[in-house]
Amino acid sequence: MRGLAERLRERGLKVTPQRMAIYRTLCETTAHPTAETIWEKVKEEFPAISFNTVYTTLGILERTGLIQRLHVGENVAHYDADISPHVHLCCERCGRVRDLHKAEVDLKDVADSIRARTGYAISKIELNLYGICPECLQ
Amino acid sequence: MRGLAERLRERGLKVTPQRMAIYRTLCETTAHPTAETIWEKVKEEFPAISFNTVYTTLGILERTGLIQRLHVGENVAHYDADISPHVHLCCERCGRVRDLHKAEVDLKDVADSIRARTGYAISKIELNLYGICPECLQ
DNA sequence: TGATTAGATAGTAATAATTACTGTATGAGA
DNA sequence: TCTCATACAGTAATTATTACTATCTAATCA
Repeated sequence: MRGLAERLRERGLKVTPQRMAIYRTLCETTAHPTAETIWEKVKEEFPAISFNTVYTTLGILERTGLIQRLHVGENVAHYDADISPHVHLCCERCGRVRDLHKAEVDLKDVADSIRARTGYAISKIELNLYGICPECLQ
Repeated sequence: MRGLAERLRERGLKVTPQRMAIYRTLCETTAHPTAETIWEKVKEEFPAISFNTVYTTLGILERTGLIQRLHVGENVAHYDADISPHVHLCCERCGRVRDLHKAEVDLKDVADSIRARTGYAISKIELNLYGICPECLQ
């Protein structure tokens, strides 16, 4: 969990306490939170921080490639500090989003073969599955 | 392109001219339009139709499983009358969404194996790739 | 075929998510 | 320390989606 500030600086981003808190919060969770959830968490440390700052900062982090914005679920955006291509499993009942890193499908291979077949310059791949998780099934 | 009305009736939906026009419009394109685009098209036939009718009708068709709502792109919803699981290729420059049916990956197999490994009851699978299409690359 | 009724349409309003704008404050480099 | 580009907080504007209501119409049955 070290070197977060360096990563910001590498992309030409200023290192501010608020920005660090937002980035660190996302790095420390695997829950794929929304901007609102991150805001709640960061407010514990910075009670005066505005939702807008959290929202725009997440947008900046995404555009510089430090985090990933997920289109899972219905309308709200979810965020993920893990930028490696991996599978997302979304439970339609409890809403939780689970990662699947060691899936049979290697998404890198998938992207490569599709690139070769179609001529697209592929920059991002999203594999989202929706269903009911084992816990909710009981 | 026949039997559209029957499909509506099977799901307990009333067959109205507007609804038919919306569904038919989506069936006749492979462009994955937004609600707004579909509205523009249907207005040629029904100038008085409201955007709201188009929007809510698309929601009904999706909830009854006749069409598919895609989370590709940024914020707006896209729709697809092809409800088989298939890959979507989104060009980040021209915005077009292309289908990939004969991809190496059989999404049904992917869903089945993930189901077996995780215990999820998977109901929907989305594989979206983003990049630049060959046309835009030139 | 005509009356009945649940559901569809058109129109508008409300909610929610995202983006834009502005004055002040602050990190980074000279 | 000084300067400047950028971040922050607050608010406003835009856009997407959902909710509501009064009419209207497709489907069912007498």
